[in-house]
Amino acid sequence: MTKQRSYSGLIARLKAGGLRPTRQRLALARLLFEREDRHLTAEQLHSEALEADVRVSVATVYNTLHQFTKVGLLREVVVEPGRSYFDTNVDDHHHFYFESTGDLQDIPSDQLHVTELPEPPGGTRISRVDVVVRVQDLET
Amino acid sequence: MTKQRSYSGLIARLKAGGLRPTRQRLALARLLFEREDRHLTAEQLHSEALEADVRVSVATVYNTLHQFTKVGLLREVVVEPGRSYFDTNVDDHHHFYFESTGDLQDIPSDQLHVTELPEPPGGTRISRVDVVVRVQDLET
DNA sequence: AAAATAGTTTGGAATCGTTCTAAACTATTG
DNA sequence: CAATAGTTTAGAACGATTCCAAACTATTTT
Repeated sequence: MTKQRSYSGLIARLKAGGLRPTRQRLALARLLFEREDRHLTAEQLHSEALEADVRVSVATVYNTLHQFTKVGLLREVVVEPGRSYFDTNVDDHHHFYFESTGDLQDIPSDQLHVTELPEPPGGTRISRVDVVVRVQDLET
Repeated sequence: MTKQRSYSGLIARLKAGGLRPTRQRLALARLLFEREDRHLTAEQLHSEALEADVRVSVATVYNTLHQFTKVGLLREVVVEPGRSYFDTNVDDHHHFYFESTGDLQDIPSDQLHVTELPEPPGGTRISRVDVVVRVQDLET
């Protein structure tokens, strides 16, 4: 299971990204990676940290989320004006976005395909293709 | 062409949406629809309005953009944390997003297809499928 | 293992885009 | 043309995020 390669594994993952394994980063990493994949905002992670008696500042939460994203431990998902979600699943996949609740749900890459991708404009290369399937409640 | 069915056409389009053709709305509508399709932020539209000697408040620009979106004259595109783009092209299509500049470019719907869409989760229906092809500058 | 250093964290202020508010204004209706 | 219902406005307020300079801590050097 994904649970107990944790501590030492996390330290290694941070170091691999050139990030010192500080108390705060480790604690946040555990909250992020020692459970199922999730999509959460900085605000949410900060609350979880506080609840878990991990004392971190908001600034650090933001710093950490961005650093983790930069080294490929997280993926930033933008679907809503105003706030960013960070996805602990960095594999190739897409999302359902629930307009009524603001929640996200993964769509594994084998369940949706983008075909006939056009050539990227001159001088550029594709860095990622994001598909967001927006769903709304079925009005009865 | 798309140019001179303007004035009276715009008034009709506003009325069709239940919006009174006020000085501000008409002026903004002209800036938005009397040229090629474009993607712009509230901030940008506000500047353009001021440059064109159209006196409108930021609040009105926001109100108008949202009202136009609600009645289907515009489409909101979210690709960047922090700000929203409004797209004057409301036909089915997707986007290239230039990470270096923040610009958007349309991908006509016949140039990209999403296949094998999974069923929407129970109790929901798909309201839209957005594909964003993020491109970055080709480092040499 | 103490000192030097380089990277990290912090609270709080600052900023950004956006929304709210209540008063002034304007298009439409009768 | 008055009544009414919808619209605009400046400015305050807001929420998410970033910035700041000082305090702190992990790592490296000696």
